[in-house]
Amino acid sequence: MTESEYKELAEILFEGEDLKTPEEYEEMYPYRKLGKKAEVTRLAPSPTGFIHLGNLYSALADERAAHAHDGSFFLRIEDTDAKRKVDGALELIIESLGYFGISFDEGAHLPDTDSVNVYAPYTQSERRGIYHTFAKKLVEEGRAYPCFCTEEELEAVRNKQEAAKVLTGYYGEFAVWRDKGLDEIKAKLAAGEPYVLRLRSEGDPEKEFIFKDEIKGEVKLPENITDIVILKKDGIPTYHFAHAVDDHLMRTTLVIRGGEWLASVPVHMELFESLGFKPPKYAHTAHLMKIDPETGGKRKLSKRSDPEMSLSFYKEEGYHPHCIKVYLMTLLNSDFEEWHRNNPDSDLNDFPFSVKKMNNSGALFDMDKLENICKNELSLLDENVIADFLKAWALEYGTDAQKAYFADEEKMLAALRLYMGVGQKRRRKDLVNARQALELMSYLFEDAAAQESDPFRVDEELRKAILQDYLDTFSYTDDNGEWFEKLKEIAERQGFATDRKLYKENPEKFKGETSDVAEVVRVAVTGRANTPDLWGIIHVMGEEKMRDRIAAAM
RNA sequence: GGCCUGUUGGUCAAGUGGUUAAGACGCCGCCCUCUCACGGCGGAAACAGGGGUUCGACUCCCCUACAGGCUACCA
Repeated sequence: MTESEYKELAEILFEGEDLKTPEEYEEMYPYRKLGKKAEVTRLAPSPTGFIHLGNLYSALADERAAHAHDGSFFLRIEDTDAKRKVDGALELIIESLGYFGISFDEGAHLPDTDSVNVYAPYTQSERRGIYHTFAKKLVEEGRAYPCFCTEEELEAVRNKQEAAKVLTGYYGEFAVWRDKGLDEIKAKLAAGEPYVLRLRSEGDPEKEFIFKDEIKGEVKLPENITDIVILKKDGIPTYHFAHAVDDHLMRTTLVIRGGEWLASVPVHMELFESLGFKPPKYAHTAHLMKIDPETGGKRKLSKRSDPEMSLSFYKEEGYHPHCIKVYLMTLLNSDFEEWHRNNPDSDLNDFPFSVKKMNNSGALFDMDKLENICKNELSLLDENVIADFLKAWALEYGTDAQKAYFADEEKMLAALRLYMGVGQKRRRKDLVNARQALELMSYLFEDAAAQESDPFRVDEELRKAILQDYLDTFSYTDDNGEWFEKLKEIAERQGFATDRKLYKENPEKFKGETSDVAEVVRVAVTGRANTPDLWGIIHVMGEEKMRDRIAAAM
């Protein structure tokens, strides 16, 4: 085809569409005025109605990369695949990420008319005209052409290629519509046959190029040679084409995306080149992995079988979003942990985040580590912050007893102080999440009967004797020291050693030591062998409840 | 099958030709101690395997194994 024929074809293909010119769009969407180190990043999810930990991980990387140097972070909805679209997905994305403190500077969460949304629209299905403008340009320049192959025909070619053990795809001699004449195309068009628009690749199968990934470093890749589809038969762009057009026009500087896209970098490079765009920097991240409990192997975290993959899991279990963020940051940049330890009072966002420091192989999601982080972070948070958090959780997800108890601010704070060790030299680190925290304290608001009890390690007779002695001598007004002295007296009366060294020297002379007596009382009062300071617990639950529970244990 | 990517203790990970191969979680032991938690001290535990290159390889090259990805008119 000649140059004028390309132009004619472009006119026919996009006849009747009121399209702007590429230049007009370039003018409409000027570059942001940003500092030298500032990056523009984006989160570009498909509205599938499901958002998971991997999305959060990725979103946090994007958000940090943008805000580390006053860049911009926007939300674009990639809804070019109608089959995946689910109602309410956008709201879910915004709400879920918002819960973890991720918010966008621009994007699909705001109306197009909002003054910050200068690159609107941010939803791909509303950008059809833009894609067509640039597709038309490619046709005019001979860099794109219509292909009338049916899916069956393509399937047959693929089978043939597989049988012949050659590279599959629409390229070279297999690209049958690549060099058809204008007349033949016109005939098909006149017959109303559906077609896709394909890129006319100029790649050389022999050539490789060095691509510099921000995370992986230099990667050697072959040039793209396949005539990929850029516009599907319904006129909607494929991911590849939309990516090139959108990230250029939205002036994205850094594309952070999953490693599964690395293999399509050659396609993207050719697309940017053919459109005359400067490609953005790319950072391909590894996926979050987990140990498969069945095989023991490392595998990708899957939304189907791993509840901890779902963001709602963390909300329902009552993990504080701050803890999740700290954990994700330690996965993102391994020196974050040390920084955080050395700068406990600094805002998390002051950490010098960099995509270059991201790990290039898949991190294993480690529940143990997460829990450890939760315990540490919660021990650092202000008690009122935690109290508000626990209360909100209890009121939404708690049992009736929990709701009733935590509705009382005084009681809740008292319980919390106990478990956090507020006011002591060091804070305790018992609390992991709200569900576990309330379970830990359950004896404060449940009846003895409603709770499973740890076993007593002394026989029934001795147990009753100890508890009776305890009840007889107990005085609510005793302070912690007096209370413990009485416990030692009971120990002595009941044949226990009150001196640990003495006991260790002659264990056979005693029934045990003071701690064993304390354990009997502890299990009777709380149902647990391990709790924080018993005296403190008694003074939170009150004498009446204490006596009730002991009576139940006798 | 082809093409990419990755592989340091159980886990997360520093490390970029010369290190006693950090640190964190977990685990074990001891101390503290009314139990637990906290805290302190100590311990076991690693460069996937094989060839090169080099005076010298965890670091560079090749092969193998394993894991993951891509190979759609899905993203």
